[in-house]
Amino acid sequence: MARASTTSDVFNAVADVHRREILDVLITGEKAVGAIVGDLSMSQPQVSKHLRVLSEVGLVRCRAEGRRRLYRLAPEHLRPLHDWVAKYERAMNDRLDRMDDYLEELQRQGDDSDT
Amino acid sequence: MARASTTSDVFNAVADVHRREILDVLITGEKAVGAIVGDLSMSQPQVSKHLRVLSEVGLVRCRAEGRRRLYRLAPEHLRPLHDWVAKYERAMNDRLDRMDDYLEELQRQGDDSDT
DNA sequence: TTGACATATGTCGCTATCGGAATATGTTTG
DNA sequence: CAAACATATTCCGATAGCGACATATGTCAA
Repeated sequence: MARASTTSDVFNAVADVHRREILDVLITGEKAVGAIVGDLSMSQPQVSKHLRVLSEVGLVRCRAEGRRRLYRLAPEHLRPLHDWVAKYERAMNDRLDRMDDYLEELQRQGDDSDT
Repeated sequence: MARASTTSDVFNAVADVHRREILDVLITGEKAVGAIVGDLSMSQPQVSKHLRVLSEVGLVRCRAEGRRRLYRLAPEHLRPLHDWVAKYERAMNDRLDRMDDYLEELQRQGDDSDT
């Protein structure tokens, strides 16, 4: 077993470009499978399989309407990903702060030499 | 070629649990490979390989000190991931807002029947 | 019921990735 | 220079993910 199964881990589910594209399409609202297939250039079975994966990790929800199946986002389940990234926000900001300090320092030195 | 190469895509680099663990360890600051190996229970070659991947996508940077190599976070490169998730924040909040509206509606109805 | 439509599932071959073990590279110390 | 140490790289076998194609399931319409 190499990676955690793609069907059990949001990180892996989102690692695939095509699945991200599908989510990006769904961000505008509920869509049928055929519509997604039309928007992206992927085969129908491919889309269905990716939707299955996304569904199993809870990132999308499905609703049957006649012979079509309408999928919609369930972005709450991005929270693990969101929280994980957020941990690094502090680290990122610290870097930026230090950069600001550095730039201010340069600025101050410039002013000094001007005087 | 299935997924985008793990060496060129931050999403894939972060999809692996062990690589996330390494990043989590580095969040406390610069560390040598041996220290990481000690903290986590992974083999030294395994850690080195994961560090290589993380390095190639820019998530860590390396500095040589004597015979040791000190790795540190370069969390700026998490930005693509951060930005992508942020797009869905709106969708998440909308859901919450709608939930709020719904609850307020219930509340209002309750008030009405009270009056 | 039959046929068209919409979607899901199964199979197959390919490739990338992973972990483990062995080994190579580079560095310090004696 | 040799030996110990720290890390990187290579080779291997196993596995699981992906896309393409074919087919099954389910639903509507005539």
